[in-house]
Amino acid sequence: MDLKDLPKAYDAAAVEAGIFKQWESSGAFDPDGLEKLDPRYKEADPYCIVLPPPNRTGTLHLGHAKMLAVEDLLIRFYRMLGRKTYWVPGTDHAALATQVKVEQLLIKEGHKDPRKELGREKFLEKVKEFAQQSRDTIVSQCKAMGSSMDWKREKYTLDEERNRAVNEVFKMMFEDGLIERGYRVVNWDPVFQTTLSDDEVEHKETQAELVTFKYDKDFPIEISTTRPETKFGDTAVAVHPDDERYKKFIGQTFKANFCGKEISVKVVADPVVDPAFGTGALGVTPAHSMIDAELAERHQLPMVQVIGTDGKMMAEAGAGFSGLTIKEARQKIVETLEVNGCLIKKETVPQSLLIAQRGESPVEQLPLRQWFVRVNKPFKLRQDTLGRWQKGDEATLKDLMSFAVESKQIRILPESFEKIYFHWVNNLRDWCISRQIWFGHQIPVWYNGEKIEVGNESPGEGWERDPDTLDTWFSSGLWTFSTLGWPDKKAWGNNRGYHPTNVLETGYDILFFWVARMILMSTYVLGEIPFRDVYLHGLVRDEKGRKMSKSLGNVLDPLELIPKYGTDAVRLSLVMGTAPGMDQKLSEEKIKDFRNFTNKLWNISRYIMMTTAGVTKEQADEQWTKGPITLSDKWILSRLHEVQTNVTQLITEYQFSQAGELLRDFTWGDFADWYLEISKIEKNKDAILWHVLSRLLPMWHPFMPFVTEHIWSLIGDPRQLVVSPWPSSAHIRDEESEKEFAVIRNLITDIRRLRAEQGIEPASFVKINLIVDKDTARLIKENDSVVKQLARIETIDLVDSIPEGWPTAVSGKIVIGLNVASGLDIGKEKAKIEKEISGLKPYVESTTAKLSDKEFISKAPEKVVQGMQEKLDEAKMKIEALEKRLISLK
RNA sequence: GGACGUUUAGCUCAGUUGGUUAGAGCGUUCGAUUCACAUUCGAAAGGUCGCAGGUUCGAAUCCUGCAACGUCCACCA
Repeated sequence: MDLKDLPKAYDAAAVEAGIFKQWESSGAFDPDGLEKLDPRYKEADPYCIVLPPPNRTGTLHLGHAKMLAVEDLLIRFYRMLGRKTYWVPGTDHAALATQVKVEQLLIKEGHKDPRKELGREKFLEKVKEFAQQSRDTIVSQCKAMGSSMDWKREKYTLDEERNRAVNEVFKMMFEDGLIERGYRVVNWDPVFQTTLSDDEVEHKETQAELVTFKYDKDFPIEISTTRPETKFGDTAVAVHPDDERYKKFIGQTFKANFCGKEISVKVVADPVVDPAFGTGALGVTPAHSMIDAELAERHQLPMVQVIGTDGKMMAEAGAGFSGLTIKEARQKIVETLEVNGCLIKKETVPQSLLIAQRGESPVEQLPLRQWFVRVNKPFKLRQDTLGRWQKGDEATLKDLMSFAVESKQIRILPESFEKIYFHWVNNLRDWCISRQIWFGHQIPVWYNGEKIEVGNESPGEGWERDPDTLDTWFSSGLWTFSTLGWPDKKAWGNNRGYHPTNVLETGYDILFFWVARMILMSTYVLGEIPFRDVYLHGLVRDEKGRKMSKSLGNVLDPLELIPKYGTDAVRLSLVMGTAPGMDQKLSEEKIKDFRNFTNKLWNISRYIMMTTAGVTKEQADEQWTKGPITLSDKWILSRLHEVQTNVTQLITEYQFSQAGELLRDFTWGDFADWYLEISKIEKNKDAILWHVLSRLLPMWHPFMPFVTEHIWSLIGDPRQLVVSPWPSSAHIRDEESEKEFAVIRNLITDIRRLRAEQGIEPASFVKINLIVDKDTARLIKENDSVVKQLARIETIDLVDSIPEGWPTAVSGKIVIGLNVASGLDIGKEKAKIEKEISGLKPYVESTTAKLSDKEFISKAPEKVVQGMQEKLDEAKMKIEALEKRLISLK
């Protein structure tokens, strides 16, 4: 292509698809394919990230886009650094969420009760069909984002191999007594007809009617409740042990007739009861409240269920109420109490109602026979674990989860989330893993009368499989190692080096659901952590800070933004201007700004290609060895060195936004606005222009892969940028040149400002007088043409004091400078000038280089010196300690 | 009720262990324009870093208290 034909603006839409195809077919995304592209990957250390598998419930949103942008940045960075990178792609069947979604769709299509009408098999087919479509969309979206993962290695939480892992782990846990069947109070969703784990229910603020009453006229204690309909199931009244009002009743059992039903109520004392709330006495309903169930366990109270799974009153509620809905029963009870004279008062109180996470329907708590993972039960470890326990030692799952993070084997970033994690782990209750839905891993348990067998295959005639499926997080918990082949010995053996994975990058909103469960599963099954770092990114919100949701209509769709602004711009807008773990507001405006930047980079490159046409990169590198000539050369190379060092460090520390800002400031501020402009004045800069550009492009690649790869191909490097080495610095920092260049740069800026202030014609060249010291004078002379061209100056007179008769000698346009570093008395000189030249304000030179630390100390009072000395000593000790640790690690 | 987070320019946000004159982008104002890029260039204005105390030679940064907003957890019988 003729370089003159390069389009003026970068056209992302025209090149992205082709570039992606080329990457993919070259094998750059395949950890084994890398070796063919470059032998340096043969003996390379692995670097592995498993993709948090997107739910097959629809399409990807900007939160996913952010996840992909950050993970791809890491993967591309480490790939260029020479690590054998493996980004494991896959999707999640998201059991309940997907089934609910499909059910809603089917209802829209006219089905009244899709599950009943279609039956298990046909219904599941519908779900699978939907999940497949969703998967296809997700894959194409990931590709559009430029994500460098190898879809030939795609995994699915519900495929054959993952099913093997699930069954294997279930069996292990069953044998270790960690998975048990139990009749316990669980969260029940009457609409979706399934149990829910504690993490799948939410609280919603509502108003409720608090009713104060007595069970019957003769009952000695008044109680309050917002759930009168559950009171048929009361088996106790709990009071605080020190409550004088009720002390005399403690231990007694009363018979009562509650709205026609005989109940037996024991008065128990328990410190959880708040004597100040209501009447200070609490009606205990063990079957319909987890708190009451725990209370009942302590006091060995019987459990009476009165609400069924259909959300209606059961026979236990008595003849007049059986079959009524909760609402109907509640009203009727209050009426009955009133008629019987047992109602004391009614008041409205705020209440948080338990609702399902994926719906608006209230969740009931009722006792059911379900499968649970016991998190507090000690078991014998199957292998040495986390370097703390040996095979055969006893521990609980909770112990493992705590220790993995406590011991810093897993680092959670930002650190503040560690506290939240510990709090969650400490308060964790047994995990109900069985769901009464069809879409998911069916529980590998077979029943034959009282006999139970665990396995995927039927043990024989007369055995029936548990119809329930597993909580989706059970299979996602295995994700880090089930995707690497476990439990298949050969596949797992081949991938062993990738586990523990290096980083788990995800939104903080699934810290508990997923991250914690992966830690549980990995430490239990393998005795090792699933990942070293957990990097939590914030949520993407709209420009007003609201969550993006379809009902609000504020959803920005990545697939609409990409054709409009280019993938690189979308990615930058998700990575820049954000801090780890902090929510981010995103507007289209911001994406547009980054589109402008991709275009800037394009035009910088285009300019270099056009003006230095004919120079190959090799020639440039050869020329380069002759070394820099001018101050601006020394300066840009020193700056490049700084940027290279800092960007590399910042990315390894997950400070992507800062790394990007540094790069942008250098690219736009230093390189384009100054060095490129100077190159038009001082010639013979081709070599250095190429040199800087050929290092800028690789550094930008992880942030904006498409435009950089495109330019890279145009500048004639036969190797793809995606597998090119991360640039290492060939220079050292040259502080002296940086300081000197700053003097020139500030001088030019100051002159520009003064010109504007004095209303000087922008195009005109002027004569100026400068009062400067010797060093500055030398610098100005050495960079004469640069200063003159960029500041539009015809002649500069350098003087060390104000000449006699001046400025009348020079008519018209005058600029005056005072240099602090010259040692002149600023105040005196300023006054002098103001007196002599009326109407012109002298400016105080700002070109004086900032004091170095040494100079600062020498000028500072003694105490400051002391303080800084102490700090220096501290730093030295830290360095020593680090060195010691390094040696011991070696 | 418990915990955590946020509060910095008109807006969106950076600010790593306390350190020289607190930064960026957008927006605003003024100016430029065939010469890589109007998706551009130059310049300016704009901040008592939420409030009140404290520690320190020195605080946006550390400590205490308060306020507003937000998030999570628990619970309201």
